[in-house]
Amino acid sequence: MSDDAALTTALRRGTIEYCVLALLDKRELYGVELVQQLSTGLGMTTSEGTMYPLLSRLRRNGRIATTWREAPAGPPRRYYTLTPDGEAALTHFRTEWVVFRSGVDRILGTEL
Amino acid sequence: MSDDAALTTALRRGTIEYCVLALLDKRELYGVELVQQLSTGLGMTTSEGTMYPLLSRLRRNGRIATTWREAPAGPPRRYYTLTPDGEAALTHFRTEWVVFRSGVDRILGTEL
DNA sequence: TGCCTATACCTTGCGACGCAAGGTACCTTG
DNA sequence: CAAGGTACCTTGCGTCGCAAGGTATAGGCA
Repeated sequence: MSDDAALTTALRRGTIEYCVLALLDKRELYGVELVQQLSTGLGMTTSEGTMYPLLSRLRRNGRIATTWREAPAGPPRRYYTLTPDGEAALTHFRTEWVVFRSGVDRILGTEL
Repeated sequence: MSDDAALTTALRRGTIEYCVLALLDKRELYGVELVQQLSTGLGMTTSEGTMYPLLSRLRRNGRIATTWREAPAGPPRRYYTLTPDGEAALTHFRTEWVVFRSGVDRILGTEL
């Protein structure tokens, strides 16, 4: 694994989860679609080996709900949506993130 | 452990390391001092159980150097300074961080 | 001298989680 | 009905922040 990949992997810890919630806040998505959107959403490239365990955790914690739907072609897809708990968690995280981001910016001198 | 603490713990992953380098870029510091500065530096509260293994890693990777100095009172202190490799790593991380931060901001809708 | 406290450094064991790799099931196409 | 594509899921590993506990040095004070 390249150093760059390892570096951003460490950064992703703790944020991927909420990026998923934020994407689901716009519209329902299924697993593979989430991986794709995060990859092209910039800087959050990830894999199915990360996504599916993550989605299981979020479901177990009651932050997302899921329904199977037929696909136009290929196997059925499991679509995810935010629960009220998920919305609350996302809202809370946004403020935590802003505080954290500001702290890091101040220490690194990357503010503005 | 409270949920808030767990949340920010996850966020710290991958950034504490470079916050330490950034502090050492200003002036040499010893272990306990680093823990204190990060705590009052906001949002990066951590403990010695995190700091000392981290400092060992950084030393092993050649990013920091160390010298023992007598203290005005109490046991001797191990002061740390940045190596050229450490400076390079810090510079590189600053740009990685800005990219990552922007990506998260865009996804969460917390930009500006 | 002997004890107590403060300071500073370090180690051990645990838990969480992102990831690579591998596996299963469904559907379409030739 | 075989082959390939899509989508879901699991296993095992490595990393790292942390709580808790341990060791050593120095100064204060009886």
